[in-house]
Amino acid sequence: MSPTNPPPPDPTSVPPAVVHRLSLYLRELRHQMADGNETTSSSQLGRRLGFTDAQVRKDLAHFGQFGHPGVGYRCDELVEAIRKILGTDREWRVALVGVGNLGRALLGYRGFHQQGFRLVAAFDADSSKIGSKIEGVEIHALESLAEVMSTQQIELGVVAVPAAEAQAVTDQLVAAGVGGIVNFAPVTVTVPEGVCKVGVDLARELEQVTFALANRLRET
Amino acid sequence: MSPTNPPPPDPTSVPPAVVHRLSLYLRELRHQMADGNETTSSSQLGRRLGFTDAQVRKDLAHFGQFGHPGVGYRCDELVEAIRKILGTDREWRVALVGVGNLGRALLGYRGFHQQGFRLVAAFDADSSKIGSKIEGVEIHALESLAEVMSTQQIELGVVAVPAAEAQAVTDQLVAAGVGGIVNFAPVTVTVPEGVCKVGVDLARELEQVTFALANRLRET
DNA sequence: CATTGTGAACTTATTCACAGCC
DNA sequence: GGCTGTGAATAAGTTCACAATG
Repeated sequence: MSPTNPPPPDPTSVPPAVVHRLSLYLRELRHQMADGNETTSSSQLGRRLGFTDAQVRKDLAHFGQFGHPGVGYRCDELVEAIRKILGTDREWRVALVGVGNLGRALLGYRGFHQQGFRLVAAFDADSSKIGSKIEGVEIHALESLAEVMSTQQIELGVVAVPAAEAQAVTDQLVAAGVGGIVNFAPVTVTVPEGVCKVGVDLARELEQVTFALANRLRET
Repeated sequence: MSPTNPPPPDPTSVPPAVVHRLSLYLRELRHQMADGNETTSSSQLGRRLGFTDAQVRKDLAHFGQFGHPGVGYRCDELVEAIRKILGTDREWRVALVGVGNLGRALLGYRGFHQQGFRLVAAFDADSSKIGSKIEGVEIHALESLAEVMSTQQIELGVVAVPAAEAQAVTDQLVAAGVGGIVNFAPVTVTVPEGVCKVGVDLARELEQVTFALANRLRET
């Protein structure tokens, strides 16, 4: 309620789905701010994103009290609160492994930078690429991964190599002390306890759509 | 049980999470086949993917009976069954809108083709790109979207344009009769009932990781 | 008086546990 | 003996509904 919000009532054991929605709220709040709105409400957010108002409020309730009864939420306040919750109230230094088609696209993706993610190093097995720069980011040899990760103080890794190499690359990143990994290879990699992992498989996303179509459903 | 499985006991109202896991099972089954396995089991699949064996069986039970008690699942049989369920037992003709960094990466992504998705046309607003081919796919003007979609019999659309244009492009795709859309723009677009939509936001995926890290959790 | 925050009711999803089968 | 399929039990997540509030 006050400018600096009360501490989270429940630090851990937040359902993953809540975290997903949280970053959706964040994105939507920014759009609403860009549209000139100073405040919003749980029902407005919910309507826009396809949730109920109660769900929006319950999700936020996991982390504290951010609203003003009778008024709603101040967009800038809630943006800051969610950024803090998601850990994006600071910069994160990120390494990319695999400078193929997808890797190059990720190097050029401005959305990362806007959310505070800094791609500060890239790695590839192809020696012809090593030493060159793409989008201002230097491509290093895979062999120097541990060293560069350490000197560059990199905390997150993005894996964009073929499926066959994904586990080995993941192991290297973990050994180099990375805290979390986003894996774009179409394979399930395993990481030790304590390392966070998210997988993105582009073909799988399309399959969600074809399932709905093949079974004549509507989805959101 | 028989080579041609019994019809699904429950056609509709399958939880979205089940469909997500289904395509994970499919991917894992293919890896196991590539490793030379003829059969697998719910516990093996579950262990590999981080689910319980009961969950694997329950998920499949939504659609019929595919296993052999005492034996497990024949990989090739189950792959075919899941492909049929997901609707990927045939080719799907797909259009890409937005040939920027990400769009070009998607055009070059071989995983789509492997799963039966054919990117047969691309569209962009930049007139300097129009008429050229990337990865063998011709780039058309946005204005000819409806016409090309129709003559090329395209059923799915992939949106890879900036956030500001995503809704307009989505509306055009819907108007052109597309059945489903995968949206890579960092904005929530709305589609009418009956059109299926999936959103992928690369920065959001990283936020799932930073949340876990900022709160010192381990995730899978 | 519109809107939040929240306990209680409800709904959905997951796990357990075991009968039946190979 | 090992494994599936499934009803029953448990857990998790969502919605309801309303007192509290600026």
